[in-house]
Amino acid sequence: MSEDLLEQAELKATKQRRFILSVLEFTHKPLTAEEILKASPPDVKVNLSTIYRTLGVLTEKGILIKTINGDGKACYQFNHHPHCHLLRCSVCDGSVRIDSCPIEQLCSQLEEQTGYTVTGHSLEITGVCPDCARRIWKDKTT
Amino acid sequence: MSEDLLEQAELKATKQRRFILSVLEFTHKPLTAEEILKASPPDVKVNLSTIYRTLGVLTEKGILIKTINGDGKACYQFNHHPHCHLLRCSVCDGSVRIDSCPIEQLCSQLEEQTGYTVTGHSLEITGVCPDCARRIWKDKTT
DNA sequence: GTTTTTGCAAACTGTTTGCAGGATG
DNA sequence: CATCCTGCAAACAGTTTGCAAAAAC
Repeated sequence: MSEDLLEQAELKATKQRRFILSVLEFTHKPLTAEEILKASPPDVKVNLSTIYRTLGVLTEKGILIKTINGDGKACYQFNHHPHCHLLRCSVCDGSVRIDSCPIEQLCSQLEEQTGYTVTGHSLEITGVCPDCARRIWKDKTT
Repeated sequence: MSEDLLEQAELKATKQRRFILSVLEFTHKPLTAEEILKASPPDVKVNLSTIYRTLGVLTEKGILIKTINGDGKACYQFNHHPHCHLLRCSVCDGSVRIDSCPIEQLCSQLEEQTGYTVTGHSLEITGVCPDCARRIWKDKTT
């Protein structure tokens, strides 16, 4: 699967690139470069710059899409339709997927109203996850 | 008006702070720190760090809200309800306001589904404005 | 074997912070 | 006049880039 995508993008199928694509495929969530780095097993040596470079070209080629999360960090995911967004916990940095994109339907309406050609969007919702909420509650009362 | 807000936030009404608030009030759009700096008239000396610091405390006090735009830069606006988001041109960096927030209604639904407590969100839509689209078109054909 | 890709270190951008001097109430 | 605020410069995080060594085809 990663081989096909890389061939399609006219890129050589290196171990690092295959790893990056497989993480994105497996986790099936938008990920930051840092998160991809952390996910690397001992037998795959990857440098952060390599991750950024790979994510960059794949985004240019239209294979990935890039969104900016609430901390200003870039997240990448496959350019499948429909794509998704994240609800991210501001305490533990965990996240859950929001499966349907609430913006998509808005776009054609916006194009009509403004004359702009809409090319993309960046959305992340921030909150506190149930676990962290519970822990904070506990800490406060002891 | 800025005096009242600053008093409410228990902050001293300095020239710089009054200027920052007045720009936000006048332009009535989410602005980056850089955009606020550029808007400063010759008679108001403001340093970027002062702008960041002011925007920071006012956000903590709940008077402003902060969103991250598609470039990863922070935008600030008054915490009015309903707040708004931007459709920003990726060529000239101009922007138009999207008046109703398409996320607000989603939040309670998300809280129910995920157990998260939603505390905020970050949204910006990217596109090309009519002027830039026209110019690009012209450049291509000459 | 030629070209592409990687790792490293150094640059870069937006943002934050420590500190001494200056303005505010 | 005590306190809060500012400007400056230096630190910081995330990201990008130049270059020599290494890997892919």
